[in-house]
Amino acid sequence: MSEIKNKTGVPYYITTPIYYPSAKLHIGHAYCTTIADAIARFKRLAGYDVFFLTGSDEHGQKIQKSAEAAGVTPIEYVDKIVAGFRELWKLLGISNDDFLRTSEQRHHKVVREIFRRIQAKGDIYKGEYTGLYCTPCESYWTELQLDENGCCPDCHRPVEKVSEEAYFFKMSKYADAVLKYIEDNPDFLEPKSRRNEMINFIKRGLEDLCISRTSFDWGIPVPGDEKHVIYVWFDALSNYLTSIGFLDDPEKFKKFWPADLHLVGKEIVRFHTIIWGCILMALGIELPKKVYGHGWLVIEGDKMSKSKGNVVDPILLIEEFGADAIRYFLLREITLGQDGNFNRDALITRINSDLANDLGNLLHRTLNMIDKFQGGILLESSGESETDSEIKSAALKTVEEYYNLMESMQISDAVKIIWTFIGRANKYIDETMPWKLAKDESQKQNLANVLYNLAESLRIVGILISPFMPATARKIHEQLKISGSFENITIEDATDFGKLEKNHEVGKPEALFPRIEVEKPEPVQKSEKKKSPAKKSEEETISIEDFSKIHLRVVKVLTAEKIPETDALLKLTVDPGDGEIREVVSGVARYYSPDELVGKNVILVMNLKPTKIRGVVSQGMILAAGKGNKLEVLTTEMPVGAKVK
RNA sequence: GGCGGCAUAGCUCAGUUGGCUAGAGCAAACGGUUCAUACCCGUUGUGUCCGGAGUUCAAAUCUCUGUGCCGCCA
Repeated sequence: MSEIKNKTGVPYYITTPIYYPSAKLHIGHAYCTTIADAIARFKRLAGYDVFFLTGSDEHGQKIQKSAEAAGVTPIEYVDKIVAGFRELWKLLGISNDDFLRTSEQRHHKVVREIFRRIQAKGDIYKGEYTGLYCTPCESYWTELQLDENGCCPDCHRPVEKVSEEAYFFKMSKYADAVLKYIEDNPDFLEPKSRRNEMINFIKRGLEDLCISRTSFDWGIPVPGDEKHVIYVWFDALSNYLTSIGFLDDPEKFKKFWPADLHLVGKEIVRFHTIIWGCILMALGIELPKKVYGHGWLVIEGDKMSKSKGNVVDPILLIEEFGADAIRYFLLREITLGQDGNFNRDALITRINSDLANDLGNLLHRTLNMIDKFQGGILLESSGESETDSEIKSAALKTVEEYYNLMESMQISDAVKIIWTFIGRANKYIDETMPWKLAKDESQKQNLANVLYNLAESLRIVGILISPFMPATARKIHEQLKISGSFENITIEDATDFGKLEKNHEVGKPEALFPRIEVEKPEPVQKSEKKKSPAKKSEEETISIEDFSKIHLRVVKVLTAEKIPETDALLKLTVDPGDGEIREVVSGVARYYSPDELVGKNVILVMNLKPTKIRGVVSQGMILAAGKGNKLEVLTTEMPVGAKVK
């Protein structure tokens, strides 16, 4: 087990990808940047001299077209969107040291210089790019990517073979070297699964890379041949060099390069290892120490995409739940390197149980007891019971394990271990029962010890969560009224139990996270008139996204029977066509006899939260139209399994 | 089509090199407690560890095979 060492002054350079400003950022971008931020903040806490870079990749045909369509210049177009990026990072509490835009002059200089150097070395040549081009989509496709009819996989229109003059980078020359590098440096590319993919990819041989275009001009011109624009690879990847002074600040560059970590999405691992690796080799510059390909967020089991309308806007989430809650969810719930589920229910569950109940309430009850039993004064502790020493050693062990997990990028495990300790602290209260101690004058010192240990535990928890939830960590610091500035805290402050000032007044408890009240599922079916929503609901509109949350499907009623001792309820079994026969309770018994429904194809709300009615778990709800004293179940001739939308 | 991965409790997932009655969180049920944001603490799982075959004293873990899902193949 590695010790917690002082890393003062050790440089640490971490980057996110630079995002493309053709649309607003979604929760997936926020996920990546949050991880990077958590790592950057942890490294600072551990004493490293951190440089954390993010930015925007602004050139290209797509932007140029969008700008034209909007009737503005490309730079005007991206200025606006990039302002939105910065706003999001500010709201999320991202602590980047620089924000690099590829449209900046400092970057143009670097890209052109890189091009010149590699060209001078003879690794760039002019040739002809030939590909299968879809004119409406303005995209090249490979044979393999085409649809079953040999057409564009996006718009399914025919593609044509097109050639244009272009510059090429002799990537093939570096294939062996890059392969050897990846094989010799197991830490360079993680997770392992991606590493294997890349090794396989290279083994099949690398083609030279087309690095210029003539079909648009929003980009960096090729030096000496201005009708060509440098294409994305040289333009975007080199941002990692620009920001740390590749050309204009050699000292800074020497300090921070090679980068310690390029954190990227799994879809761009190839560019960041193979292409970027070859470019750097051609330049004679060291490769980054690590490229980590994180997984994607899937929404209710579905990939996020515009066409599915399930894109999650992080700004709305932050406004609703707060940045720290979102950060916590992303870091805790999703294992780095794997795809993770993002859904509202899980988010709310996490907020309520982990943040409000476990952590928030622990701070609240602790401060409340200090206030109630000791007039808000944190008295000095003296002597210790077995339970006391247990919680102390638990705290110190947690710090050590946390440190090791963070250093090995096991972020969600690091978060979990903090919560194990929070659970221990809550249990400690039950074991020691301070409210009983408070009634017994002779237990005064023991009470003081317990409350001190709790406050101290919370101080340490505050330090450990600061990379994940900086605003919350600060609140804890403030509510405990810890002396000294929050900014100057280091991990070493967490390695001593007993640093909290004695005999000082703590603050009044204020809830860190309000509980989010969730509506209980309606126990009875639609037909059983609801009393609640008044006229207001008729005026409310919902978006198509809201509607798409409801999964409706055609199902066949297999059996139906009356539920004893009820007038309205039938128990149905239905077949949704996915092999999972479901039981559903429906309040239609006044209008239908069981036999009338059997064999009918009806419409079921598939993703209604299951609820127990009269001892039967109802997994969904069938749709019916009702007015006055009439009611009709909606039936259809469509086959079982058909989606209703 | 080629290569690779995954399939564990109602849900989301842990399970190191095969080895003690297969775990955690959430949900559910019951009990305790009252300092607290109706919170916290404790107890409770008849889980074909995807199906089948095999290796072994022993397999969720290794081999083969079937099924389903996923990733990479510019």
